Amino acid sequence: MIRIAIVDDKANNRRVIADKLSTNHFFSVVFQAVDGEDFLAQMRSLSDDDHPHIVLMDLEMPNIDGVSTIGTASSLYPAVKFVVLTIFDDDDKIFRAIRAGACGYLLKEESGPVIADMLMNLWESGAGPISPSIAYKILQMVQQPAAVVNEKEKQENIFQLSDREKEILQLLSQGLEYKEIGARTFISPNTVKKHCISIYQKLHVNSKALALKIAYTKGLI
Amino acid sequence: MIRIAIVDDKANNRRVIADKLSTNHFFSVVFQAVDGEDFLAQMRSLSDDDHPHIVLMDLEMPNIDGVSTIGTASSLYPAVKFVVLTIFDDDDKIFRAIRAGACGYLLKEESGPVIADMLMNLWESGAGPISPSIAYKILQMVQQPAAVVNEKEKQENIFQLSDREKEILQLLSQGLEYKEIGARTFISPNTVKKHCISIYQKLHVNSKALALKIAYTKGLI
DNA sequence: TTTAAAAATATCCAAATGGAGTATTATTTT
DNA sequence: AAAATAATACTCCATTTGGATATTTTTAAA
Repeated sequence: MIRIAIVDDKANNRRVIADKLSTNHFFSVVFQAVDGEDFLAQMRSLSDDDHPHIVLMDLEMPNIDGVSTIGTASSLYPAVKFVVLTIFDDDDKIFRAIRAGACGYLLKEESGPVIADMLMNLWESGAGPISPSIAYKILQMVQQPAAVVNEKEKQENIFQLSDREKEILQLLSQGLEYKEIGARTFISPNTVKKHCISIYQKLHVNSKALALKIAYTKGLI
Repeated sequence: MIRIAIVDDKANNRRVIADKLSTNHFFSVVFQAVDGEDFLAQMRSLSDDDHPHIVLMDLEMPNIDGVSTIGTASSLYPAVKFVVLTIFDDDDKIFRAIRAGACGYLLKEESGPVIADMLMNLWESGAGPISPSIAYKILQMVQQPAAVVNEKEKQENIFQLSDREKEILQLLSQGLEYKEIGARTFISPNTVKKHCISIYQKLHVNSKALALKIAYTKGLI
């Protein structure tokens, strides 16, 4: 039985997706979430054994958007497969979602059987499900280094960290304490601490260890 | 009528491909070539009007291989679409072919109708045909390769950490606190702390952040 | 130019961390 | 059998951290 979680702010969308999957009795929708914050909270409350195998995630959501959620969750829960399921197919969203850790990118226009089939394939062979038109766009990203390089710079901002916050995160990773970072950046330790807490909020974590985990696994430092 | 050219050194392969396309009467195989050199020669001998719209190209060929041929031909004949049609799906070949100018990458195992359908789609909408498993590999190329780098050093226990210490370090990287680690490993938080300090001593550091830095960069976790 | 956002500063508090000991019990190794 | 190593557990203590506010100053945008 393949455990699925659905994350979408529209109740109707969630129902439609669940219905599409219900035709195949190998799928079990273990939980649904209305946004990234809700999703991360539910994941935290579940033990590893109860985590979904595959998460279908919309991108446009309140509180925490899909890209940011995937960025955090794919670091925190590396065993879970994150598949974008959205109506958007613009290059920037695709690129950011993939860099954030999505293993697949499906368009909602795909038929139920096609989606079910692709998810089965993801489960069986590990091949990420990708809508054909998305696959071509990804190919173009690889083909046009210039365009990719431009996107690459944006990638650093999956989490929308400010320059100062990136600097602090970098110094944090060096094992420096607040006061040491303050001395190096010529700001008060109190300010350093404030920056750290802002960073944690943007990464959706609550400790230095988890922030560093995400920083390392997402290449932020 | 969509003009197709087939480039493959095996006569039997060429015939099989031509047969697969023959079911659809919109396709017309205008010429075949046994290798890159042959293909380029035939292209030179033809006027633009007689050039194929789509070229199906094998990669492993004598004289001039497929990647190199695509590189040259896609520059000389920018209007022509080059689609790799091969049995190989290793990352390097895919990457090189795309960078050379291939707009699609199909595996020979695809069925005739699927190939025909994808080529029709290329003709109609310009979307490059990509086999699903290839699409996933391309996606991975775009994704962060962070984890892949330090694989070999992973086995070596250069810091002489005990099994328990490695376990604790692993849990530390998950952002768990002493008491949480203690709960999971069924030992006292005090003992966890003792292990942590031992780990720090073996890694020659004095903080969680630095221990994690070493753990991540040396592939300990 | 007014507004809004980011950056910098600070204080209070509870909890977590790291350091340095001490000590008991298994398990290996010699 | 003796010695070394690993794992376990505890205490005391100073420091650090995360969280919640709050104020001021730059900086950037509407």
